[in-house]
Amino acid sequence: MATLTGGPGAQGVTLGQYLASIRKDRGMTLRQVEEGTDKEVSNAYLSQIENNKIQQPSPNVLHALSEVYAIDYGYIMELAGHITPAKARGDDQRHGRVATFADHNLTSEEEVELINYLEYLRSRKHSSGKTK
Amino acid sequence: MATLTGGPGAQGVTLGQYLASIRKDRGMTLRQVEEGTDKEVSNAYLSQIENNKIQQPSPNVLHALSEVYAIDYGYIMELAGHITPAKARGDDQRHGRVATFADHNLTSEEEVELINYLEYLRSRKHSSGKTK
DNA sequence: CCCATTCGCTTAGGAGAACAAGCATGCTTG
DNA sequence: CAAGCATGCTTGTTCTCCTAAGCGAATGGG
Repeated sequence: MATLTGGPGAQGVTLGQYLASIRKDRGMTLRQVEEGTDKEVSNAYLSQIENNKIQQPSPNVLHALSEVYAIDYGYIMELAGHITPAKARGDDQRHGRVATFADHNLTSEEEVELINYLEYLRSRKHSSGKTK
Repeated sequence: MATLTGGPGAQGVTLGQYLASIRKDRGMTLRQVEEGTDKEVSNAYLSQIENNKIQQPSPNVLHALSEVYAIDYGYIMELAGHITPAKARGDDQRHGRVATFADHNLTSEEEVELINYLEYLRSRKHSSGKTK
């Protein structure tokens, strides 16, 4: 758990490497993951992803995998190159809005995903489409 | 503003119709939108989308458009068929977590997008992968 | 030993997104 | 009218995801 899940600073690890190691860590086979995602990700396709044959799996697929493995969605989005490596920033104009989500009665799971998505949003904003 | 932005209940409007009407409402040309998205969406491609030649523009593209037009991301994701038409539900186990996002100092824009994304998450959960 | 199953993996192919280039029309000016 | 430009749209092509089908190797039972 040290090296791989450590930090986003590790520039060397690929999406395939990461996902493969996670799957082995969870003790799952390709076909078990396929079942776990409710057929959203086929075993064959997962194999391609793990061996870096697929350059950018769709957010859909990554989302399904992140839920099966219970890993950070934003992180693998980053590994997949969908977003640029979120650097911590601090000079935007924010506002102190807090109570909004009181109405939403968040599940803990939803809470986690929202936080991940916020990370995703912010990295998008700050990199401003230089990806192409 | 009545018919189109009215409610998600309107089943007849297509993604193309909606986006086209919004663009005209904003008084923008195809190429202006192309510029506005920082070339993320070409004018030719936008034309195809507006004429329903493209069935499912990627979340990337939809996100870019939602920002240029300042419209609801979750709504056009829904129109595009990426998510199922979020029906209000109420028997999940939630918890009263509220304060989490106090640390995040949300921008109003971020707040809006998070809410949209929450909608997206919940519709995904409740439809449980019958999309395929 | 043979059969069945399961594993990871490869390959071929369909499908559809996305773009670049170009066309057709209409509107302004000279 | 002709030249020029902007706008919306069509066409041809490229690229890549993703699936279906299947292969060789490993394992286990009869």
